[in-house]
Amino acid sequence: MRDGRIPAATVARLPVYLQVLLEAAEAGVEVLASEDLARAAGYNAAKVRKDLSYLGTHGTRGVGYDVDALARELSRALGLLEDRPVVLVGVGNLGRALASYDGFRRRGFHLAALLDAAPSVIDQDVAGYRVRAVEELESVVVEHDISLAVLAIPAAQAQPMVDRLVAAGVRAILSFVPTHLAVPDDVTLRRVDLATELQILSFYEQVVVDAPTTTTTT
Amino acid sequence: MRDGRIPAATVARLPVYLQVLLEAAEAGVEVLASEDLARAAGYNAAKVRKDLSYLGTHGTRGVGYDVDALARELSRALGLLEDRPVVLVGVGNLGRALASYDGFRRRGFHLAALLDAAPSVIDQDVAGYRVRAVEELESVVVEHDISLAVLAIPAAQAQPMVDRLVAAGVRAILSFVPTHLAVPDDVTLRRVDLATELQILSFYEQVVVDAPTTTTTT
DNA sequence: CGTTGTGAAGGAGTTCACAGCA
DNA sequence: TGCTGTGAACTCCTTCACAACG
Repeated sequence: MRDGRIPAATVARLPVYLQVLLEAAEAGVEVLASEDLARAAGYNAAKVRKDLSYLGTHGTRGVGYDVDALARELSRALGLLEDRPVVLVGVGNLGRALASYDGFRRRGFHLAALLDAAPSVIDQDVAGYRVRAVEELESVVVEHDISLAVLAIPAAQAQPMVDRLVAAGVRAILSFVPTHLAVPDDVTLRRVDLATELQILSFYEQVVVDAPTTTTTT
Repeated sequence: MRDGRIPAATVARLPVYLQVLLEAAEAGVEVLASEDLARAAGYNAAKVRKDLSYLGTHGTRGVGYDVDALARELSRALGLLEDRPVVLVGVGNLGRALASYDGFRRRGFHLAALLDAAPSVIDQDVAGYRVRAVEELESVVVEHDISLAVLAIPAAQAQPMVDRLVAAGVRAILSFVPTHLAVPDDVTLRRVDLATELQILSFYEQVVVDAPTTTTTT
C-alpha cells in the first residue's frame, strides 16, 4: 500500500475486480485469494496483489481477501457508493441501445436525462425515458448535479457539444464519436470506437497468433 | 523502420491514423506532416513517426506523408483492403444497435449473419438482416469464410459460445460480455465493457484532475 | 503453513533530440 | 530549410521472488 496516485493501468482493472467480487458474493463465496481473483479476472496473481495494494487494502495473509469488504472498498474507490446520474446525448441507433442497456443501471449509474437535437425525436419515448431537447442540457446538468456524460452523436457536431458539456459542469465524458475530441486537463474523456476495435482485431487475425488477449486499458 | 513485431500499443493507434487520413483525403489534403497527423489524432508527433516507422512506411523528409499512400498502407496493414465478413451473435438491445451501426459498414466490415438463440427473434428482421438460429453458426462461418465475430449475449452463455466460435474457425472476437472469457493463444479476443468504461470515468471524476485523456489501448 | 504486500528486476511504451535526407 | 526516422534516455507497467505475518 502506497499513497501516491493510482496508476492508470490499475484503475482500468478495478471495475473488473469489482465485477468478479460481486459475482463471488452472489455465489456465496466469502474469501478469495489473489490467485482466485486473478483466474476469474484473466490476470495473474502478482498483478492483482499489486493493484489492490494501491488501495491500501489489506487482505489476510495465509487466507485471502474478504469478498464483501473488498467489494465495498472498490466501490468506494470508484465513487460508486451511490448511484451516479448520467446524461446521454444523442439518441440515434447507438444512443437508443445505450439507453436500453441495463448494465449501466445494474452497475451504479442511472440515466438522468436523454437529450437530442432532432425535433423529430424530442418528446419521443425511448426505453421509458422522454427525450428532451439539447437546449435543456445546462439546466438538466445543474438540476441533477451531473458530472458524467455519454456522447453518441455524429462527429461533425461533437466538439461543440463537448465544449458545451464541459461548460455546463460535466467532468467526465464517455465518447462513442470516432474522432479525437479535445477537453481541458481537468476533464476526463474516454473514447470507445467500435469500428476501431474491429480493425484492431482484423490486424491480429491476419497476422495470426500472438495478440495480447486484451481488454480496454489506460 | 524495423521488422520485428509491431507493438500492441501501436497497433491500437493505426485505425485512428487511418481515420484521420481518410478524413483528410475527403477534404482534399494530399500531404500531412507528423505534426498535423498528431494534432488530429490527439497524440504527439514523435509517437506518430515512431508508430509509422514500424510499418516501414516512408514519408518524405522536409515534406510529410502522402495521404493516399499512407492510407493505403494502413489499410493493408490492418487487413482492410477488402471488406471483411463478420458474424454477430446475440440480437438483444446491444446487438440490434450494433447491427444498425453503419460505422462497421463504412469502415471495412459487413455483417454476413446475425445469430440468436431465442426462437422469438429467429427469422425476425433486424436492421434489414434476417436473424438466423445459432445452430447455423458453423455453416455460416464456413460458407462466408468468416474469421471475425462480435459477441453480444448474456454472460452465462458466453464461454460455451466462444468455444463454439473458435471451434468453427473464428480467429478474433469482439466481446461485449462483461466477463473474462478464455480463448486459445492463437485467437484474439477484445473486450469492450460499457459499464466498466463508465466506472473508470467515475473514478477520475471524483479524484478530480489528472486522468490521462484516454482511448482504448493495448 | 499459505498467502499477502512489496522492493527490485525486467520489459514495454513514450519522449527526446538530433543526424540524415529531400 | 523542414520534416522524417531513430538511437538513447526516460517513464510506466509487469513480473519475480521473498520476507512478513495471520
